[in-house]
Amino acid sequence: MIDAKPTDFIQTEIEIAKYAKALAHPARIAILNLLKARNTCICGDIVDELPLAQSTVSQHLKELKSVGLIKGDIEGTKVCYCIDDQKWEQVQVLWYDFFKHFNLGKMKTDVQLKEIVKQKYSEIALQE
Amino acid sequence: MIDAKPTDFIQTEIEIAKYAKALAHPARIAILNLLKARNTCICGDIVDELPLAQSTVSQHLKELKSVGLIKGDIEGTKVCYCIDDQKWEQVQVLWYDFFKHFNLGKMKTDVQLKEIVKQKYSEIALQE
DNA sequence: AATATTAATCGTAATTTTACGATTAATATA
DNA sequence: TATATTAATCGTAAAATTACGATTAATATT
Repeated sequence: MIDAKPTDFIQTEIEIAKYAKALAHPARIAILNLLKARNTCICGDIVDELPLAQSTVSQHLKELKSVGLIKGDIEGTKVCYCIDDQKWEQVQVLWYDFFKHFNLGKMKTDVQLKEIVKQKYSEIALQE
Repeated sequence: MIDAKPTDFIQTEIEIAKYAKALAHPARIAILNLLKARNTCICGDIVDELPLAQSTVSQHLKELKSVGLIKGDIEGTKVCYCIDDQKWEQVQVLWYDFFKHFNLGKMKTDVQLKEIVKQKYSEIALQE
């Protein structure tokens, strides 16, 4: 037998899909954008900004929290939500690696890449 | 009344969520990785590599195609799938913008960025 | 022409997601 | 202490997702 059909997906694929799923609803994208813009929000603030009921927003927050993208600090009767920067960085790296696969050396030729780096370099050199 | 609750999500949020949803299953991530590795695959090749039945793989391919991430060229009784590079580039930009929001100037200091660019620059310079 | 190959589609079942209102639990405030 | 505020949870309904085997349609092959 030559290369049997696999019985499972590989771990990285599962991981990437997990975070994609967490982001697969406009409400959850909106929540993350809101948390970025305001740095921190109580649940009620978010409810005010989304076209959804409080209980529904709470569910979306729960989903984002369950994959670790956001944190919720209890303060009295309120819960203060914010992005978990460390986790976010981690996810970002995961995505970049996934994207990287694709258009490095394809969408950008070496010459194009060199131009980009040169320009960036001189911008930074100027600041010194 | 001060700032009524919105009745809809904004377009960019909907757009980002749409592509996240397309990527929200390990099978679809695996398909994209496979298409990258092999550049092009017929449906049967993909079926051989995934722990899923043919009809299920077909459904996943349909979903990726419906958002435009992949193309399928009919060749006889076979269908030759590949990534739509233009669309992919477009989606990538969308995601970068979304991520950018977060850790530019936070996760990377200017000094760190400079180092990265410098290193990249010297790599390229060496090749000339 | 008869048969084989390939991949889409159909029918269907099980599960998950999304949404809401109502209720609850916890803490503040009067 | 009684009442208000806040957010999670419960119960539930509707819709979407995921999976499969069987069938179909189209093209190749014999």
